[in-house]
Amino acid sequence: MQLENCILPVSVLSKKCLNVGSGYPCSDGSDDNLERSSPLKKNSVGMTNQSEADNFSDSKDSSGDVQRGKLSPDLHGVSEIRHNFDGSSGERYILSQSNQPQSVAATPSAMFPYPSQHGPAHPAFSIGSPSRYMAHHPVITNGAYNSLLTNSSPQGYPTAGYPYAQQYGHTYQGAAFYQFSSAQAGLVPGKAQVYLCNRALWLKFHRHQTEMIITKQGRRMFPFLSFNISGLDPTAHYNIFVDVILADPNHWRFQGGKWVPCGKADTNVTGNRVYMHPDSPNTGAHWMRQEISFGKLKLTNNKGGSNNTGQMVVLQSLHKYQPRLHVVEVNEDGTEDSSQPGRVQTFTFPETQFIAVTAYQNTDITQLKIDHNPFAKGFRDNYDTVYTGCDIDRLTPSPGDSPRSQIMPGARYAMAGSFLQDQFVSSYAKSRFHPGVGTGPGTDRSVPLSNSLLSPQQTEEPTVASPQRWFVTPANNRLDFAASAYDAAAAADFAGNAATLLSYAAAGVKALPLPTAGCSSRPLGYYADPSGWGTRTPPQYCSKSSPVLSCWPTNSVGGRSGTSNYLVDDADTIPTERSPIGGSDEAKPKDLSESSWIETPSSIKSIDSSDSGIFEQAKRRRISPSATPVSETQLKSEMLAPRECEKNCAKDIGYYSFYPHS
DNA sequence: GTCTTCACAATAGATTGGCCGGAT
DNA sequence: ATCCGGCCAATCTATTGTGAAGAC
Repeated sequence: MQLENCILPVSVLSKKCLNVGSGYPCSDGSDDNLERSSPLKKNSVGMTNQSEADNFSDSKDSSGDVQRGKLSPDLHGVSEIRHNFDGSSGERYILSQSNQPQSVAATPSAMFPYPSQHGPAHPAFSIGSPSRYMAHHPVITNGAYNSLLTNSSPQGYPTAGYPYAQQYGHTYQGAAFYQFSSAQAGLVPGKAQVYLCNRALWLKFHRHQTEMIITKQGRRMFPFLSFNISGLDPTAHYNIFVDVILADPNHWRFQGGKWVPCGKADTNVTGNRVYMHPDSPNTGAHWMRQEISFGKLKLTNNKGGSNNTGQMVVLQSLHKYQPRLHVVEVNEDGTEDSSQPGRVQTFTFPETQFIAVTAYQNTDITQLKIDHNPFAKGFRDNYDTVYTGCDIDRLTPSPGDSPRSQIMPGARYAMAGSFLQDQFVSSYAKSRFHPGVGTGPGTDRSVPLSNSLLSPQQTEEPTVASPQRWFVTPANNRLDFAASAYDAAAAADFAGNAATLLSYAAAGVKALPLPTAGCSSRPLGYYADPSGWGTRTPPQYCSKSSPVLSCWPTNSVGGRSGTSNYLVDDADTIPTERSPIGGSDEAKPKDLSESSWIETPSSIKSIDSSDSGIFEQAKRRRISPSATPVSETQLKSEMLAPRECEKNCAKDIGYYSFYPHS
């Protein structure tokens, strides 16, 4: 394969990026001291990564896609459009005229496929031995970051878009993806797809700017990283590990209820930054068979700590980090096959970014942790009575939940969580244990989302968004949602007009602005759009021991017509079950541009969101019940409805099913 | 004033050992 | 009689956020 030997210095790639970037920010890779200091960056020079070569080839010359053609002949002659909003490869829209009629709405998005980043942005090199990461803290390159920063919001967050590591960390790649090239292959054999299983939960934290406690003895991440992967060679062996890199070159501080950059990050930090999954190495079949969780990964600030270094990732407080997942094909014994370089695939999920802290700064984050982390159940003393407006998205697990689970069923608050993402497990469980419930179009979906807290956009947006976001994997004719969390309007528009979509991206509509201003600044349907849960790729391997992954129907058109097996949240299933695929054409897509925007009622603004001094007083304080808006009563009454109770009982049961004990 | 460290109580999971019933 | 597996309760270990104290 000629492309495998394509050696591309970073500078060259960067230039390519600028050429094809269609105006998107792109690191030139030359003026970033942090980047230069990164051994990873250095390593990237001269890499021989097939994936990277592929990617480069894609962006460089669509006619040179020889390899792609071999791997995915279906792509040729097909008008395929793929767009990547943030350059992360995390949000893809693939449209193919060769597809059968896409009954996408029938495919509830439970998870979110992120294609790998086959660009030189990830550590090139052989990561057969992840210890190679342990020297420095590489920082995501800031090429695009700089430009974004100039557009920063008052909160210090870039306002134009999805200002995350992906952009300034994977610049050339990002640029390549921003263009619409027929050579942009879809999901091809050998290219893994990774789904962030608990993406909804991550998003809930992310919208408040996730914070992770670091301690000397090490603190587990919550939410922890959990993935499903597909597209691996079932017989090949892989190492799978996570590393954590600086997401930006800033030191951050929490000031005035907001995270603001404050000085430069300290990049001269040593310590382990890599966490190898304990199952590594293992076969592709193994990895695809079950969820890949990193629940025991601990974060520490103890650089000199010698205990459990394998379990600990050393970070610095008040720095922003980006976890990444690496999939490395290795020999059976776990050693890297040096004869076949370029077997590294890296996946970055922007919503998993976090700021390391030694004590929580944002009370919203604290509350989310308490509400969702079973280990913090002891602090849920008054969750029955305290339910403020902004906490409407709190999903307090029922007593039966488990620390193994991050995705709380939100059993008692089904209504409250109906427009949230993290009930997907619940719905899944419900459908599993109540086969007759929620398995068909409109089934068990009569519960009106009439809560006054739900704006029309909130209640309907998923309905229209989901059907628009899908893509088909040409290689296997698989139907997947792009599951993008990005604006549904962009997705809809994109379905018919790629150029328009590009303009959306350029205009920043893709954005996921960090809402440090709290609920009031919750920007778009991004968060409230449960359809952001991309339909997970059907596992190729069924496991009796893993009920979650047990034999999904893979019929791309009708195979998934039943929603009973999907890990979706309530809101997500609503449109799904109304979808045409199930024989119902009830779902009438609305104006997406309208539906994708959410106007958060002022009554549910975060206490941290205001500019008043309340925030400081509220810091480290539980939200006062007195702040509970009128809607609370209504909410409670709906939550206590027998029907909901009944359903939620099943949710709790299924909750365990979803997270089989290790 | 900001940030870090520590002890604390609450909670849950894992482990251990005893008991019981069924199969061989 | 022995072995095995399931069930249960007690104990141990690990985890959580809190809040005070100390360091800078």
